[in-house]
Amino acid sequence: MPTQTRAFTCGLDAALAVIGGKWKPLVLYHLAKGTLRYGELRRAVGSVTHKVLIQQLKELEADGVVKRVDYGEIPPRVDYSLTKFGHTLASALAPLCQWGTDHTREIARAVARREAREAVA
Amino acid sequence: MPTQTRAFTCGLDAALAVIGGKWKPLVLYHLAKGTLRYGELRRAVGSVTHKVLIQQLKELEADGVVKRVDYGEIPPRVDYSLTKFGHTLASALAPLCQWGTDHTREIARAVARREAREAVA
DNA sequence: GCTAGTATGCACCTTTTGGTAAGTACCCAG
DNA sequence: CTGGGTACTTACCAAAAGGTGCATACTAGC
Repeated sequence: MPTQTRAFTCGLDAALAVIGGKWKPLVLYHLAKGTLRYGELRRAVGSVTHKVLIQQLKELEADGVVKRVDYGEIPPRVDYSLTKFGHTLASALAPLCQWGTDHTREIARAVARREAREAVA
Repeated sequence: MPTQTRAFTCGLDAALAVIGGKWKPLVLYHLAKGTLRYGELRRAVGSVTHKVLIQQLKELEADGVVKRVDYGEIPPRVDYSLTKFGHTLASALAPLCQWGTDHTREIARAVARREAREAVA
Protein backbone atom coordinates (compact mmCIF):
# COMPACT_ATOMS: atom_id res chain seq x y z
CA MET A 1 0.00 0.00 0.00
CA PRO A 2 1.69 3.26 -1.05
CA THR A 3 1.98 5.76 1.76
CA GLN A 4 2.44 8.62 -0.65
CA THR A 5 -0.63 9.79 -2.48
CA ARG A 6 -0.41 11.79 -5.65
CA ALA A 7 -0.21 15.50 -5.14
CA PHE A 8 -2.49 17.50 -7.42
CA THR A 9 -1.25 20.85 -8.55
CA CYS A 10 -4.75 22.21 -8.91
CA GLY A 11 -8.39 21.15 -8.60
CA LEU A 12 -8.72 20.72 -12.33
CA ASP A 13 -5.93 18.16 -12.36
CA ALA A 14 -7.64 16.27 -9.57
CA ALA A 15 -11.06 16.35 -11.24
CA LEU A 16 -9.64 15.13 -14.53
CA ALA A 17 -7.99 12.21 -12.73
CA VAL A 18 -11.53 10.98 -12.03
CA ILE A 19 -13.03 11.47 -15.50
CA GLY A 20 -9.95 10.60 -17.56
CA GLY A 21 -10.76 7.65 -19.82
CA LYS A 22 -12.07 7.48 -23.32
CA TRP A 23 -15.62 6.54 -22.35
CA LYS A 24 -16.00 7.97 -18.86
CA PRO A 25 -17.37 11.36 -19.88
CA LEU A 26 -20.12 9.71 -21.93
CA VAL A 27 -20.90 7.30 -19.12
CA LEU A 28 -21.29 10.24 -16.75
CA TYR A 29 -23.40 12.15 -19.26
CA HIS A 30 -25.86 9.29 -19.72
CA LEU A 31 -26.07 8.27 -16.07
CA ALA A 32 -26.67 11.88 -15.04
CA LYS A 33 -30.04 11.46 -16.75
CA GLY A 34 -30.94 8.41 -14.69
CA THR A 35 -30.23 4.78 -13.87
CA LEU A 36 -29.43 2.49 -16.80
CA ARG A 37 -28.95 -1.23 -17.28
CA TYR A 38 -25.61 -2.35 -18.62
CA GLY A 39 -26.90 -2.97 -22.13
CA GLU A 40 -28.82 0.31 -22.26
CA LEU A 41 -25.73 2.16 -21.13
CA ARG A 42 -23.56 0.42 -23.67
CA ARG A 43 -25.93 1.23 -26.54
CA ALA A 44 -26.19 4.82 -25.36
CA VAL A 45 -22.42 5.26 -25.20
CA GLY A 46 -21.92 3.81 -28.69
CA SER A 47 -19.10 1.84 -30.22
CA VAL A 48 -17.34 0.77 -27.04
CA THR A 49 -16.18 -2.76 -26.34
CA HIS A 50 -17.51 -4.71 -23.34
CA LYS A 51 -14.02 -5.00 -22.04
CA VAL A 52 -13.23 -1.31 -21.96
CA LEU A 53 -16.68 -0.23 -20.79
CA ILE A 54 -16.64 -2.66 -17.86
CA GLN A 55 -13.09 -1.61 -17.02
CA GLN A 56 -14.02 2.05 -16.89
CA LEU A 57 -17.27 1.39 -15.02
CA LYS A 58 -15.25 -0.54 -12.44
CA GLU A 59 -12.94 2.39 -11.97
CA LEU A 60 -15.83 4.84 -11.64
CA GLU A 61 -17.44 2.49 -9.11
CA ALA A 62 -14.20 2.13 -7.15
CA ASP A 63 -13.84 5.91 -7.13
CA GLY A 64 -17.29 6.26 -5.62
CA VAL A 65 -18.79 8.01 -8.63
CA VAL A 66 -21.00 5.19 -9.93
CA LYS A 67 -23.21 2.68 -8.09
CA ARG A 68 -23.68 -0.84 -9.46
CA VAL A 69 -26.67 -2.93 -8.38
CA ASP A 70 -26.69 -6.62 -9.35
CA TYR A 71 -30.16 -8.20 -9.00
CA GLY A 72 -28.71 -11.71 -9.22
CA GLU A 73 -31.18 -12.77 -11.89
CA ILE A 74 -30.98 -14.89 -15.02
CA PRO A 75 -30.63 -13.42 -17.57
CA PRO A 76 -28.25 -11.16 -15.66
CA ARG A 77 -29.67 -7.81 -14.64
CA VAL A 78 -27.33 -5.04 -13.50
CA ASP A 79 -28.14 -1.37 -13.01
CA TYR A 80 -25.70 1.51 -13.03
CA SER A 81 -26.42 4.91 -11.53
CA LEU A 82 -24.56 7.94 -10.22
CA THR A 83 -23.82 8.16 -6.51
CA LYS A 84 -24.40 11.33 -4.60
CA PHE A 85 -20.73 12.15 -5.13
CA GLY A 86 -21.20 11.38 -8.81
CA HIS A 87 -24.05 13.85 -8.98
CA THR A 88 -21.86 16.62 -7.52
CA LEU A 89 -19.36 15.84 -10.25
CA ALA A 90 -22.02 15.89 -12.96
CA SER A 91 -23.15 19.29 -11.73
CA ALA A 92 -19.61 20.63 -11.87
CA LEU A 93 -19.35 19.30 -15.42
CA ALA A 94 -22.51 21.01 -16.64
CA PRO A 95 -20.88 24.35 -17.59
CA LEU A 96 -18.12 22.55 -19.48
CA CYS A 97 -20.72 20.42 -21.20
CA GLN A 98 -22.59 23.57 -22.22
CA TRP A 99 -19.38 25.17 -23.44
CA GLY A 100 -18.67 22.12 -25.57
CA THR A 101 -22.20 22.22 -26.98
CA ASP A 102 -21.90 25.94 -27.74
CA HIS A 103 -18.59 25.43 -29.51
CA THR A 104 -19.11 22.04 -31.12
CA ARG A 105 -18.52 23.32 -34.64
CA GLU A 106 -15.31 25.13 -33.75
CA ILE A 107 -14.06 22.08 -31.88
CA ALA A 108 -14.97 19.70 -34.71
CA ARG A 109 -13.04 21.92 -37.13
CA ALA A 110 -10.04 22.03 -34.80
CA VAL A 111 -10.06 18.26 -34.41
CA ALA A 112 -10.41 17.79 -38.17
CA ARG A 113 -7.39 20.05 -38.71
CA ARG A 114 -5.43 17.99 -36.20
CA GLU A 115 -6.42 14.77 -37.92
CA ALA A 116 -5.52 16.18 -41.35
CA ARG A 117 -2.08 17.18 -40.07
CA GLU A 118 -1.56 13.70 -38.70
CA ALA A 119 -2.62 12.09 -41.98
CA VAL A 120 0.00 14.10 -43.92
CA ALA A 121 2.85 13.34 -41.44
CA MET B 1 -8.36 16.93 -46.06
CA PRO B 2 -11.02 14.67 -44.52
CA THR B 3 -14.56 15.61 -45.42
CA GLN B 4 -15.97 13.84 -42.40
CA THR B 5 -15.47 15.53 -39.09
CA ARG B 6 -15.78 13.68 -35.85
CA ALA B 7 -19.25 13.65 -34.45
CA PHE B 8 -19.46 14.40 -30.73
CA THR B 9 -22.16 12.66 -28.79
CA CYS B 10 -22.36 15.48 -26.27
CA GLY B 11 -20.77 18.81 -25.40
CA LEU B 12 -18.65 17.22 -22.71
CA ASP B 13 -17.03 14.89 -25.23
CA ALA B 14 -16.27 17.85 -27.47
CA ALA B 15 -14.82 19.95 -24.66
CA LEU B 16 -12.62 17.14 -23.46
CA ALA B 17 -11.28 16.71 -26.99
CA VAL B 18 -9.75 20.17 -26.56
CA ILE B 19 -8.25 19.73 -23.09
CA GLY B 20 -7.22 16.08 -23.33
CA GLY B 21 -3.48 15.74 -22.80
CA LYS B 22 -1.47 15.16 -19.69
CA TRP B 23 -0.30 18.75 -19.34
CA LYS B 24 -3.02 20.75 -21.03
CA PRO B 25 -5.16 21.31 -17.94
CA LEU B 26 -2.20 22.72 -16.05
CA VAL B 27 -1.23 24.89 -19.00
CA LEU B 28 -4.76 26.30 -19.06
CA TYR B 29 -4.77 26.78 -15.31
CA HIS B 30 -1.55 28.79 -15.33
CA LEU B 31 -2.30 30.84 -18.46
CA ALA B 32 -5.75 31.74 -17.11
CA LYS B 33 -3.86 33.81 -14.55
CA GLY B 34 -1.97 35.75 -17.20
CA THR B 35 0.61 35.69 -19.98
CA LEU B 36 3.74 33.66 -19.35
CA ARG B 37 7.06 33.16 -21.10
CA TYR B 38 7.89 29.68 -22.17
CA GLY B 39 10.37 29.08 -19.34
CA GLU B 40 8.01 30.51 -16.73
CA LEU B 41 5.21 28.31 -18.00
CA ARG B 42 7.40 25.23 -17.97
CA ARG B 43 8.55 25.84 -14.40
CA ALA B 44 4.97 26.51 -13.33
CA VAL B 45 3.69 23.29 -14.90
CA GLY B 46 6.43 21.20 -13.28
CA SER B 47 8.19 18.06 -14.42
CA VAL B 48 7.23 18.17 -18.10
CA THR B 49 9.70 17.64 -20.93
CA HIS B 50 10.28 20.34 -23.57
CA LYS B 51 9.13 17.96 -26.22
CA VAL B 52 5.74 17.19 -24.72
CA LEU B 53 5.05 20.71 -23.48
CA ILE B 54 5.75 22.21 -26.91
CA GLN B 55 3.67 19.49 -28.55
CA GLN B 56 0.67 20.25 -26.37
CA LEU B 57 1.14 24.02 -26.64
CA LYS B 58 1.18 23.64 -30.42
CA GLU B 59 -2.09 21.74 -30.32
CA LEU B 60 -3.70 24.33 -28.03
CA GLU B 61 -2.48 27.07 -30.36
CA ALA B 62 -3.79 25.26 -33.44
CA ASP B 63 -7.15 24.80 -31.70
CA GLY B 64 -7.36 28.54 -31.09
CA VAL B 65 -7.15 28.26 -27.30
CA VAL B 66 -3.63 29.63 -26.79
CA LYS B 67 -1.81 32.57 -28.43
CA ARG B 68 1.95 32.44 -28.99
CA VAL B 69 3.89 35.67 -29.53
CA ASP B 70 7.52 35.38 -30.70
CA TYR B 71 9.46 38.64 -30.18
CA GLY B 72 12.26 37.46 -32.49
CA GLU B 73 14.92 38.33 -29.94
CA ILE B 74 18.14 36.70 -28.86
CA PRO B 75 18.02 35.04 -26.38
CA PRO B 76 14.66 33.82 -27.67
CA ARG B 77 11.63 35.40 -26.06
CA VAL B 78 8.21 33.80 -26.55
CA ASP B 79 5.01 34.58 -24.68
CA TYR B 80 2.02 32.30 -24.29
CA SER B 81 -1.43 33.55 -23.34
CA LEU B 82 -5.07 32.45 -23.59
CA THR B 83 -7.11 33.67 -26.55
CA LYS B 84 -10.59 35.01 -26.08
CA PHE B 85 -11.87 31.53 -26.91
CA GLY B 86 -9.40 30.13 -24.39
CA HIS B 87 -10.82 32.41 -21.73
CA THR B 88 -14.37 31.14 -22.39
CA LEU B 89 -13.01 27.64 -21.88
CA ALA B 90 -11.21 28.59 -18.69
CA SER B 91 -14.46 30.06 -17.37
CA ALA B 92 -16.33 26.86 -18.17
CA LEU B 93 -13.65 24.91 -16.34
CA ALA B 94 -13.87 26.96 -13.16
CA PRO B 95 -16.69 24.94 -11.53
CA LEU B 96 -14.90 21.68 -12.26
CA CYS B 97 -11.70 23.15 -10.88
CA GLN B 98 -13.55 24.12 -7.71
CA TRP B 99 -15.10 20.66 -7.47
CA GLY B 100 -11.64 19.12 -7.75
CA THR B 101 -10.32 21.44 -5.06
CA ASP B 102 -13.27 20.65 -2.75
CA HIS B 103 -12.79 16.92 -3.21
CA THR B 104 -9.02 16.68 -3.46
CA ARG B 105 -8.71 14.35 -0.51
CA GLU B 106 -11.37 11.94 -1.76
CA ILE B 107 -9.82 11.93 -5.18
CA ALA B 108 -6.32 11.39 -3.87
CA ARG B 109 -7.60 8.40 -1.86
CA ALA B 110 -9.37 6.99 -4.91
CA VAL B 111 -6.27 7.37 -7.04
CA ALA B 112 -4.13 5.79 -4.33
CA ARG B 113 -6.52 2.80 -4.20
CA ARG B 114 -6.23 2.51 -7.97
CA GLU B 115 -2.46 2.60 -7.84
CA ALA B 116 -2.39 0.05 -5.00
CA ARG B 117 -4.57 -2.31 -7.06
CA GLU B 118 -2.24 -1.93 -10.01
CA ALA B 119 0.83 -2.61 -7.88
CA VAL B 120 -0.64 -5.93 -6.66
CA ALA B 121 -1.69 -7.08 -10.18
C1' DG C 1 -26.14 -26.63 -34.43
C1' DC C 2 -27.33 -21.57 -35.33
C1' DT C 3 -29.46 -17.06 -33.91
C1' DA C 4 -31.04 -13.71 -30.33
C1' DG C 5 -31.15 -11.76 -25.50
C1' DT C 6 -28.87 -10.77 -20.52
C1' DA C 7 -23.53 -9.22 -18.21
C1' DT C 8 -18.83 -9.97 -17.90
C1' DG C 9 -13.76 -12.20 -18.26
C1' DC C 10 -9.17 -13.45 -20.37
C1' DA C 11 -5.07 -13.51 -23.48
C1' DC C 12 -2.99 -11.14 -26.65
C1' DC C 13 -2.39 -7.29 -29.80
C1' DT C 14 -2.46 -2.46 -31.69
C1' DT C 15 -2.48 2.28 -31.18
C1' DT C 16 -1.64 6.39 -28.71
C1' DT C 17 0.68 9.20 -25.49
C1' DG C 18 4.41 10.65 -22.92
C1' DG C 19 9.38 10.29 -22.11
C1' DT C 20 14.73 10.02 -22.94
C1' DA C 21 18.72 11.55 -24.86
C1' DA C 22 20.81 14.09 -27.67
C1' DG C 23 20.89 18.03 -30.37
C1' DT C 24 20.18 23.17 -32.62
C1' DA C 25 21.35 28.39 -32.04
C1' DC C 26 22.24 32.57 -29.72
C1' DC C 27 23.96 35.20 -25.41
C1' DC C 28 26.75 35.78 -20.86
C1' DA C 29 30.24 34.63 -17.01
C1' DG C 30 34.27 32.14 -14.82
C1' DC D 1 37.02 25.22 -22.25
C1' DT D 2 33.21 24.87 -18.56
C1' DG D 3 28.86 26.48 -16.66
C1' DG D 4 24.47 29.19 -16.88
C1' DG D 5 20.44 31.40 -19.49
C1' DT D 6 16.77 31.83 -23.65
C1' DA D 7 13.20 28.31 -26.89
C1' DC D 8 12.79 24.66 -29.31
C1' DT D 9 13.83 19.83 -32.58
C1' DT D 10 14.70 14.88 -33.79
C1' DA D 11 14.97 9.83 -33.43
C1' DC D 12 13.85 6.33 -30.85
C1' DC D 13 11.75 4.06 -26.90
C1' DA D 14 8.62 2.95 -22.90
C1' DA D 15 4.36 2.97 -20.92
C1' DA D 16 -0.46 3.42 -21.01
C1' DA D 17 -4.83 2.97 -23.07
C1' DG D 18 -8.00 0.87 -25.95
C1' DG D 19 -9.30 -2.98 -28.97
C1' DT D 20 -10.01 -8.02 -30.95
C1' DG D 21 -11.43 -12.47 -30.56
C1' DC D 22 -12.75 -15.76 -28.01
C1' DA D 23 -14.90 -17.33 -24.01
C1' DT D 24 -18.22 -17.95 -19.58
C1' DA D 25 -23.36 -18.92 -18.13
C1' DC D 26 -28.29 -18.81 -18.39
C1' DT D 27 -32.79 -18.35 -21.39
C1' DA D 28 -35.61 -18.68 -25.90
C1' DG D 29 -36.56 -19.71 -30.90
C1' DC D 30 -35.38 -21.73 -35.67
